[in-house]
Amino acid sequence: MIDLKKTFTCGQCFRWVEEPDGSWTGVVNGKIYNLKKDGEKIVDTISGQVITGQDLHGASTSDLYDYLDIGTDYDAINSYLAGRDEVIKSAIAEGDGIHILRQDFWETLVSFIISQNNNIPRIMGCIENLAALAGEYIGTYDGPMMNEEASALAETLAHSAKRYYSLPTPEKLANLTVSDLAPVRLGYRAPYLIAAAQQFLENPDRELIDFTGVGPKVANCVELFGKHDLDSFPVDVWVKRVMNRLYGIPEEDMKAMHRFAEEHFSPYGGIAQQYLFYYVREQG
DNA sequence: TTCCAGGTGGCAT
DNA sequence: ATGCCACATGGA
Repeated sequence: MIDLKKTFTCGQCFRWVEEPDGSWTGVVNGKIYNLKKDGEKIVDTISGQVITGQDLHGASTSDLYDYLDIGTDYDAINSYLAGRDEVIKSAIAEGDGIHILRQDFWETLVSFIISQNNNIPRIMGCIENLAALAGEYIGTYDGPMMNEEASALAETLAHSAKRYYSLPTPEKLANLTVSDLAPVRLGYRAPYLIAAAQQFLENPDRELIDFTGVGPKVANCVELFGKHDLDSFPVDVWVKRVMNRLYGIPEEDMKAMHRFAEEHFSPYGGIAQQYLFYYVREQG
């Protein structure tokens, strides 16, 4: 069963926000969703649509069935990985319920260019700023229904509906300047993003590593999160740390990290990586 | 104040 | 092919 909190906070996506009632609000494919666990089901409280709850292997039944990757048998993958060694087995015990989302390629590329040498709260801020500045307006959402006491309080606080935007298209971004983007607070990444948008328009299928602002790590993230290549193994500072601590691999030896992942976790290196990332960030 | 964050581009070897 | 280093920004 997918765990929304783990899935949305494990560093693969940056636009889902937890509401006071524990539900999650986000934007996917130009629509606003508020997802909540209801017994054994995941429900979108805005449309009332049941997202999951039917047979895991059944036909696609909802808007977010593919996005949430409900059709992949994570229990089987977890059993396979847990059998590889005791370390990944305990990481899986912590991270059970994480799914690798099927995110839009372009939005994933933008998000992970922004992510470089940056921290997750600020990445989220930059992406929201970018959407508000240059994205398309989708609509407003007041937040989930509250009980009477809470909603009375909210009214006295003059609580207003939040506006939601999609991320800008490559066409839009390619025609902006660095000074246009100044309010987004991207720092030195702003020109990277504009160049990448222009390159995407020229040839969307170019090698990821050839986009400006994309090196090996960002390329691996985009392959994993934006192309659902489950064997891609991104190594950032956190994964370096955890691979060193748990498997004794020297932190500077990237080749050894990738070799280890290939030998131990293939063909699910990317999923193993998410468990390790979640594990080290939870435990510290 | 310095250090750090889901690193990469540019330049010198 | 590899090794340095500068690069904006904001929170700890």
